[in-house]
Amino acid sequence: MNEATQTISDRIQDKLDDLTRAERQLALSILENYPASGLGPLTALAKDANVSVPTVARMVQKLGYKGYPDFQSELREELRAKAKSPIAKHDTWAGAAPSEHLLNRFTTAVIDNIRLTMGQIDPVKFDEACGLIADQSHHLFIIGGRVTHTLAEYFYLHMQVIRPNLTHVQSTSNTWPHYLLNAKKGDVFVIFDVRRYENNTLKLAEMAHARGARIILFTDQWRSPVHHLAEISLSCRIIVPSAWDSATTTMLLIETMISSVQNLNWSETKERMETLEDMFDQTKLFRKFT
Amino acid sequence: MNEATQTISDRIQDKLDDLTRAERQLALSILENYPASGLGPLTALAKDANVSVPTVARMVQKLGYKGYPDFQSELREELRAKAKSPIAKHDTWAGAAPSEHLLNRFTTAVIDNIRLTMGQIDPVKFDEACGLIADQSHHLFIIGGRVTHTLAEYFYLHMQVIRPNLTHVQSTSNTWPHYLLNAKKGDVFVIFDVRRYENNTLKLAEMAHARGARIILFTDQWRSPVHHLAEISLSCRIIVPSAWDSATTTMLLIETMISSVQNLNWSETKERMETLEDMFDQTKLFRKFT
DNA sequence: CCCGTGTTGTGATATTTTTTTCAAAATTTG
DNA sequence: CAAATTTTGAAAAAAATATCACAACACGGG
Repeated sequence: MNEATQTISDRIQDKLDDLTRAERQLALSILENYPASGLGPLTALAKDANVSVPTVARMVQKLGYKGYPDFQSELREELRAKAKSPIAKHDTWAGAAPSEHLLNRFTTAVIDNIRLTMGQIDPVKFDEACGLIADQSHHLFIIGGRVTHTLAEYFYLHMQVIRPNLTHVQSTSNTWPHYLLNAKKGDVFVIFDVRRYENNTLKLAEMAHARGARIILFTDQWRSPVHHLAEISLSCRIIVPSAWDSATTTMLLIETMISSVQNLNWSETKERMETLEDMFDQTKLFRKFT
Repeated sequence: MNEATQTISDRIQDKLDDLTRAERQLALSILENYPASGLGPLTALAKDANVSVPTVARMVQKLGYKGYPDFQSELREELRAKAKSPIAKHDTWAGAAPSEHLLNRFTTAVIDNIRLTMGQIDPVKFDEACGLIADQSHHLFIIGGRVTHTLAEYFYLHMQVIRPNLTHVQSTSNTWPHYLLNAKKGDVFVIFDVRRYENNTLKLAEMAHARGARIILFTDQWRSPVHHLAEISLSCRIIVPSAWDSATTTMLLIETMISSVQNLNWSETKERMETLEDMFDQTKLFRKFT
């Protein structure tokens, strides 16, 4: 059994369970920008991880090193070895896997999707969309499709905390008329529609549009037909090495939007979030995060 | 022109002519295995290069650093920057927006999350997990939490197409006993649990574990307590400039897993997908993608 | 609710590391 | 070739860094 094959990073992760809270916090901080932070002075590392100086000393001993200097010297040794090996310039995301591994191929594709999607987003339109969604004087409807309803729900889940006056329109088209009956001119519809585009969704969009609603559309690079009716269209690239399309980029955009809308409504959101936390505490559904 | 583009290595080479014999000897020794040797103690470096201790101190000052510690700190900074792959160094993803725009800040954070998450994924464990999930001889249970149930559902949605014999366990704990009654030894549970960790989920995991089920866990960098029971844990970094955590990285991992499992079961999946397409065509729920 | 166990941080102490001083060695120059 | 100049290294002084001992604290079990 050769221990040289195991990097210090691996070693830290293996021992993660044997570490205490503060030590784990430190360990994660080291991994955060590995190996640079571990090569600095102990004091700096401690401050960086928000733990006390002796915690660092104790952890490295738990990891099996004689002391912090010993730990550092091993780190340097590892760096030396890595610099010498010819595969040093290997530029993969999952470093432990070869570049042909699906983990790397998929990640590369997604990063590409993100780059291209962001490259063609109009920030003004984006901010405009956030403004519309943040505006509580109009009702907010959120609609997804067969696959995208999960994204719609994720969006809805967060919007619920940020603002009142919103509805998640479920896919079953029977219930639509009820929803639409309540839709007033100026109300905002957030619609998710990626290929293969759904007739249902288009129908609903048409009806909403006819009633004078404003539509914000999340779609793919080929754009759902709904985009003709939409005031703002956000198209995401969704190509990955798979039989299905990727929702990751769309997810990124959704989360950015959630964060942005939350900022616009911050004073109120804060209260709502605190109330929510209290309620969760009371029901003991969650443990406190330590 | 920014001097930050110049590495310390470059800087040493530029100044090589202004250095004295002993200093040059030292400089070349540093470049010999760069940057590891420069990150050790001054004394070791001096001995390594066969020069005296003060020579080192003098040289780094000639190079323009305040002292040896300053020199080291710059070296570490360089290492830090290098650790981020070239593509991750982008700071304006949405080219049309300034770098302080949320679109850019958020995307940068997510890319960082992806990089750090992938950096610590064990591809062997990942493949193992895919294998377990692809194995149709055991029942597959999928469980999410308050927020993560949307991810669980996304996963379930795709797994439905790939394989039979699976269940999406809804959050309401009333129904659990029924599900668990059917769980046999060797059945596979895919559990999503990110902070703030839910007691419900832990309870279910314990019951499942007690019945001899195998658990695959999607969690965050701090790892849900479920991970003690899990055969395979996949932890994603979820930090973004927002009041909430990001699910984007987890989404990426889920999609990669879907793709991988699908490849393992390809011959069968193909049939199932075609059947599904036919059914959708018949119900005219979707328009054909053109 | 208290106790005991285990964890964490503060401050003092010891060690190592860096800087400075100064004289010897090497190099240059007239 | 010798004097001036520069370079170099040994050793001491100064500064920083790491380790240690102990008290405060938090947590889980009785």
